[in-house]
Amino acid sequence: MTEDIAQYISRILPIDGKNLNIFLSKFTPESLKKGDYFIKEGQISRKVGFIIKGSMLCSYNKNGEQVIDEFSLDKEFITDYNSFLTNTPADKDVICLEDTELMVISYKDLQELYAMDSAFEKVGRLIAEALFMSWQLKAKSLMLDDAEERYLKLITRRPDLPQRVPQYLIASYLGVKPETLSRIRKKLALR
Amino acid sequence: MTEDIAQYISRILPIDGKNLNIFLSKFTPESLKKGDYFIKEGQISRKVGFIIKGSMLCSYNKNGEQVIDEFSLDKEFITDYNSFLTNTPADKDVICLEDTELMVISYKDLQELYAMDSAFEKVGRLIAEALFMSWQLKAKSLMLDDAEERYLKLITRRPDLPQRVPQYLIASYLGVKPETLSRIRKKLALR
DNA sequence: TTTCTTTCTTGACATAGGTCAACGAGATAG
DNA sequence: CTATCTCGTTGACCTATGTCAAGAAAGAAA
Repeated sequence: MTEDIAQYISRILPIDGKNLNIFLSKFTPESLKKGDYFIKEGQISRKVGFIIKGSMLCSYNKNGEQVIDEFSLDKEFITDYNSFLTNTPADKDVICLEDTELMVISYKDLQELYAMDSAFEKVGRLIAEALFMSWQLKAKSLMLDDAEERYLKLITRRPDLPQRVPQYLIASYLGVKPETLSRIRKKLALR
Repeated sequence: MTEDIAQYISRILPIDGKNLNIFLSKFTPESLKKGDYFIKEGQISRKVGFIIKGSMLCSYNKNGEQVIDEFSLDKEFITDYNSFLTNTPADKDVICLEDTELMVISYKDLQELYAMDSAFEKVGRLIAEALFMSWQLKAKSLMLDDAEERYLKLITRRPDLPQRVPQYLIASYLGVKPETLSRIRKKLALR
């Protein structure tokens, strides 16, 4: 279990033997059930999760309507990083779509690591840079792509998503109504 | 001139006396005319600019149509940070809207600073975190706000923008046609 | 000034997507 | 097995925005 994380972390971040062990020792396991909240809008997010197995969604609340911001599946980090960084209330919910096993590190522990060794500071920078790039890409897609293109990109990026989440949530992610996604899919199937 | 930057930088970033001087010594002045490119799509961006005076726009090319991503005015940093970080071709143009004076730091110099002192590494992390948050906010607005709300937010955030850039560029930023922005403004004026 | 060019506004119409309602297929409960 | 519920699909209609075209306004050039 922890071995999985170690392999994955060392592959995506420049942390080696000793520091990797220190890093991993700060994570504690957590188990959540389908429908449980990992983060609730209005509460301050003081932790970052790494999903071992399971899935979650991030969503905004727009006058009572749930607007999906992102899906997070196995082997992905998850938090409201904005709330986490600024110690301000989260502006979104993070909810389990399936029963989910994850490893969690606290804000306090992460800041202590930053102060402990500049190698961790660098890790923090690389994480922030990666997040920046993924959000930049998301904004670009929202600006340039229509719902059909965004649908095709989503199922390319996450081919197993349609098997794991209902279609109306995917429609919400795409910014269209379920009826519209149904019509997009029909149109694509005819080709 | 350099005094301006020093004041501004020390206010927004945790760099003090000696490090601040080292940091500023890496910047070189650059002058651009209205219409000049600071970054051209397809070329690798190896520099970050800080606008002393003037304005620029970042835009994507969508089948020949210019789609405005952001306006950058005085006292703001400007680059294709994605291209800069990953050493890959820029996916957008950065063009001067007015004659512009700026200070520029190269990729090489910035990386050398990161390696020189963990204080700079921390600055790099804080910059990346700030960029992440601003892009996250942008994506959120694209998901939740309609063109009218985005227009109101834009002119609140940059009250002088309508005096400095033509309306059809603002429409492009909002993701609507100039005719639609004209109608939005008419509707708002009637209230 | 006068002319020329660019930008903005307005109207008529077309189109994509939203809304509402009905239905059908699967899943779940009794 | 039947009843119920949720989800996805489909059709009819409506609304917001795009498209096209004309003209007005504002700036730039002569």
